Amino acid sequence: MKIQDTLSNVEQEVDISKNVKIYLCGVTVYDESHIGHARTIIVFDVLRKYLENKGIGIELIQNFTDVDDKIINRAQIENSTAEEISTKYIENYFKDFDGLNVKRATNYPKATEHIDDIIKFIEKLIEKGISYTSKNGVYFSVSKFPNYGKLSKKKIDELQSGSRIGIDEQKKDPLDFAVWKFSDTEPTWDSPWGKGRPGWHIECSAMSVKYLGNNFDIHGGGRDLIFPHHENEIAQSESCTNSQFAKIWMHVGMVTIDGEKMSKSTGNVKSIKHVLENWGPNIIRLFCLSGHYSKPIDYSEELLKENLTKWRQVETCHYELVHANNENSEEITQMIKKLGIDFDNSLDNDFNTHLALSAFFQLVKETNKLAADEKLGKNNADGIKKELKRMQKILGLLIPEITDSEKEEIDELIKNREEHRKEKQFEKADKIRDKLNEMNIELIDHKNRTIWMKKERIKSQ
RNA sequence: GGUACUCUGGCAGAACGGUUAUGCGUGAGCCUGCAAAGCUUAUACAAGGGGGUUCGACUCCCUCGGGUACCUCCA
Repeated sequence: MKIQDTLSNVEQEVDISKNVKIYLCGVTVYDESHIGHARTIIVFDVLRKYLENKGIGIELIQNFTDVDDKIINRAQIENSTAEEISTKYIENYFKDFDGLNVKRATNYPKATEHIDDIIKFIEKLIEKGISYTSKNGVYFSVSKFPNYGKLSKKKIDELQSGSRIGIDEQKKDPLDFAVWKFSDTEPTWDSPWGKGRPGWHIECSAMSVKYLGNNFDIHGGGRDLIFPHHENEIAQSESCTNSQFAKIWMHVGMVTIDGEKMSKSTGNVKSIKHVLENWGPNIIRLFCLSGHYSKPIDYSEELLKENLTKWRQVETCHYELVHANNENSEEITQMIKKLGIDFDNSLDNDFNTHLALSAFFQLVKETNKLAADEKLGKNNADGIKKELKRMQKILGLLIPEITDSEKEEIDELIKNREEHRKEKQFEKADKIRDKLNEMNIELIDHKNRTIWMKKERIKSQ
């Protein structure tokens, strides 16, 4: 599998000979997560599920930034504590992402639970003369890291001239960034240099190295983190460990609204909660995977609606397979195999989920076509089902479950309807159909039998 | 201003030098008691503009232009 690496700007082979170690920058927990977070995390969710499907072990570490000025500000506004705020939004996070059918990461380390590791990390940097203490905190000396700017392709001198940062006179260089900030406002921790809290970038360096080692496979996050966050992480980590940090940097494009980046400051945020309520997890996942991960995607009702149409086809396919009982038609194993390979190849080639979805939908369409032609036999169906399920599992698409008692009730109603139809009492028959519709059960009349499917309830429809 | 990415049909979106995918939408027809689902078929002589390189370019190079992101916290 090859992934386009932001640092080297070429596709790099992912080493799958042993466990693949991935560090994903998670969220700062001071507010609700939005659809932009969802995209990044869904992309990595599918990545790990794909590798797992190949039988490859995954270690996925995703942090929670739970100490930050924004959290503290929020706590002040809400007359609460930083801890309460972060706890609340971590709970919120899991609610959202469980709802999106995202598999839990191996571990979700929190900055506040790794203060010791962070302090040790900073100590090493100071020992090496790369960090220094000043009046307001401990800073990382950018000039001591010769390759600074290699990820974001920025030149140090250009950065300096364009620097608009409020300059702390105590800093040796305006580009230097804080690894430890002195402070008396809670939350604070004691450190060898004074009371305070860690800077933003240091936690990811400390925690990724702790959990995944000096040199791990993939480091991911949104494109907007390239600078300064990931640039600084590289500087800190490589200075500290003297070895290459992540092998591959994989960055996910932004979700835009009307072509503009979604962000708190613009106020055009779509919360996951909101979108989930209206569209459900499957459609959101299809939407998030509909373009190449590295490019931006524009959020719009039309696109979600398009994915709803597609989702209905998947549901139809699912139930056609469940109810298949025609004569088995000619060899379709070749087709299944080919599409399975297409699917995998697409993902192997810089994780092209769009092409993988094409293969998936082709299988769906072929199946629906066979079914409509009364050519879908049980053996056929079993073969397709197996492959389709595999793809669905990787993509994280879930067909809602249905209980046995529901099934019985449906079968009974369909039987009644059939009798009415035979006697040409169509009004009565249609009433039953309406009733089933209300239960979100849709009927598909084949030539000599009727099958049913349970449709996911989509509020926006 | 710098850097990166991007510019393909009504919309979405691929192919990374050599049959103009694919999906949605739309039109027509078929199937059906009616629906739904499904099927068939039709839908750009496209590639931001202009130059090259090449037997041949959406794909490589140059140039001009548009867009977005980052350069401050941000997935």
